[in-house]
Amino acid sequence: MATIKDVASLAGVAISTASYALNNNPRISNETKEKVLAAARQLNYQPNGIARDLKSNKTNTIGLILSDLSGPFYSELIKGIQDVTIANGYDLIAVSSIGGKNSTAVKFLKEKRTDGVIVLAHNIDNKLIINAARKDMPVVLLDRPLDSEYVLNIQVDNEGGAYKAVEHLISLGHNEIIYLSGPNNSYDNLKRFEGYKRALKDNKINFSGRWLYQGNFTKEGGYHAAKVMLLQNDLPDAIFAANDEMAIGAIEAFKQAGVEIGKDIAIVGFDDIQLAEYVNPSLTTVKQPMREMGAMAAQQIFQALNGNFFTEPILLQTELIIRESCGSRKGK
Amino acid sequence: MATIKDVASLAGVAISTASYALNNNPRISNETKEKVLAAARQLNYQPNGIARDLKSNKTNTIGLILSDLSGPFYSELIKGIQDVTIANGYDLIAVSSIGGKNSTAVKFLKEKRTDGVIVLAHNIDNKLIINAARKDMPVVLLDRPLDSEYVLNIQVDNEGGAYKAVEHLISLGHNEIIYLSGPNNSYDNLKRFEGYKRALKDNKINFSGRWLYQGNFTKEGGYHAAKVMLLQNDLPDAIFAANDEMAIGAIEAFKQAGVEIGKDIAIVGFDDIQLAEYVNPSLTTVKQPMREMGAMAAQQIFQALNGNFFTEPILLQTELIIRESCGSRKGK
DNA sequence: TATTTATGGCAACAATAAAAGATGTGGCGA
DNA sequence: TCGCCACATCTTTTATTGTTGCCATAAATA
Repeated sequence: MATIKDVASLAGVAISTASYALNNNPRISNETKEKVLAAARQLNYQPNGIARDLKSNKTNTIGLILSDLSGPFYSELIKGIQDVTIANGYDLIAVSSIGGKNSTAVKFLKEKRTDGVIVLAHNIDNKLIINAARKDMPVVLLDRPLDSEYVLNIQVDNEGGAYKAVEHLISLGHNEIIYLSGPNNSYDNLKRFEGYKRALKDNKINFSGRWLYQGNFTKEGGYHAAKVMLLQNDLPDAIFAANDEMAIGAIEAFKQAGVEIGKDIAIVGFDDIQLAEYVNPSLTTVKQPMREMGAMAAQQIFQALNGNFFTEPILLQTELIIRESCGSRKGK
Repeated sequence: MATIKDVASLAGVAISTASYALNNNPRISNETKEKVLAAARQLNYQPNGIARDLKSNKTNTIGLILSDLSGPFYSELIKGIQDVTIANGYDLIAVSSIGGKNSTAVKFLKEKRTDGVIVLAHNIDNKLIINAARKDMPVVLLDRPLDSEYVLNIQVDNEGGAYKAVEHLISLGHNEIIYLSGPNNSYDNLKRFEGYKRALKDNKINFSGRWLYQGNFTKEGGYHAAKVMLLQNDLPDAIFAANDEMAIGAIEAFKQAGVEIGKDIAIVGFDDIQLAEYVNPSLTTVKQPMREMGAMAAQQIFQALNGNFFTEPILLQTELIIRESCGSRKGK
């Protein structure tokens, strides 16, 4: 691999001259510039980005840390981020936090390998983030609140979204509403649960401990929870699943058992994943503004890099998408 | 940010000693080692990965280049790659080739920012890949064949998969089989088209130019193609769509028009995306072994990094997944 | 005295950039 | 008209980024 040294010596100039020429610095005469560029072409010279990053202490790269990388759920979020990073002439690289302490994500946070980071990965802990965030390395957190310098918070109004969903179920006349829960250590799940309880309370429905089922945010979890409900031979009116995947798992279990969804039981999910529209019956759910979230996150990073830290947490609103799984539009 | 220099001076040792101590080199006495580590802890020292990469000329990172990053389709592929990279103690970072010449992907290929690259992005051109591939930078190509040094080829048997799909349609008694095509510059599409034609030929069916519809690999494309078929008032027996998204788009159009899929018309897709199972009727399709492909790709990289370049292209077999959209299991 | 053990000095990695040096040109006074 | 200085233009020297690892060196042991 040819380096700038090779270029310089082929062109018969000093290394710095070559550097200036390659960076089109006006102090270099056109003649010399041409000579250097010709040498670079001839050697197929490619600047070593790592060396440049080291010297300039800047990578022109934003990192996106996801707990999974392979999750289909992030599609829109990534689009939003990409729109903004590209517009700012920055690169975006996505890394996974799988592997805990040894994950690529942790490495990227600890060593300053990007100029900013967007985190949506519950298995990255607060301490690490607080440590990593610096003036020249803002961190945007999308999955939990964290009040610390150089850390920016953007969140979806999970509580309000859940409230809307449950209110919708109540307005359809349902009284006994199961909460199909995600993992307890998930902040999103917690907030959705709070919204659920507030909606019950505001409608004078007493929450019963029997209404809480664990589904772990997975399709399998939802499936098994529904199986348990079926075994108890006492089906509830309605289910509010803390995410769509669990809702879809539950739908599957009910369908197998001959329970008619939308009639015998109403189900609402959360997230509005792509599948929600296609599952049968289609799933009523709470849509998160993922693309806006992504764009916002990237925007916040660039503002921060320009010295403007917007410290108040940003709360994005959700939207209730009514489909067939609550029966309200069954005959559509 | 504390550097190794700070650590060394706080510990009262030379920089090289600090470096050795931090890397747990046995030649340093435990006493000194402890002193250095204590200093590092106190300063919250984090090694600068960029400097290390520069010095060692190694990044311990594999890059995955995708044309979209946000495509849900890659989920399994990424899992496969990740399994292997993690097992080898390497990091995986995903970058997008959106933006053409200025994309992050191109930057990563040109400047040696990873120790190896896996490419699944049709908008990265051969020349660039040939240029980037080196002994210490193997490139695995997943979306086209390319015979060049240090370039490894892994492909799915698109031709054979298409053959199976069309043969299936023919075995169900269909004679007039539309090819719903992807973009012409897609190698995958080309191969699928070849498989389609071979199946027709082997079954003594003459291909007619009228059977070719353009769908561009998108749902919208499939939808519109189906609309056109409907307008012509002369529905074919069956459709072989070169990918699932187009098939799903077509299904939508037919459903809207009251055409019963599986009875009035049979449809087969390609890819077996997650939706295929959930769409109604569920879609018969050709499954690609994406996870195996990912694992294989990563494995090839590591073998290459160890000096073993396996030059023959690898061809992975597909599997026909029979669901409801051809009617064969309508009453399931 | 020879050998081992522990540590320090320094160059190297590839690039950038400030400062210093080299060269050429023009103006102006003697 | 010649000689000198000032200044502009272009190029090189040198320092710097944070880390690693070879080689040297000093002290301790055999």
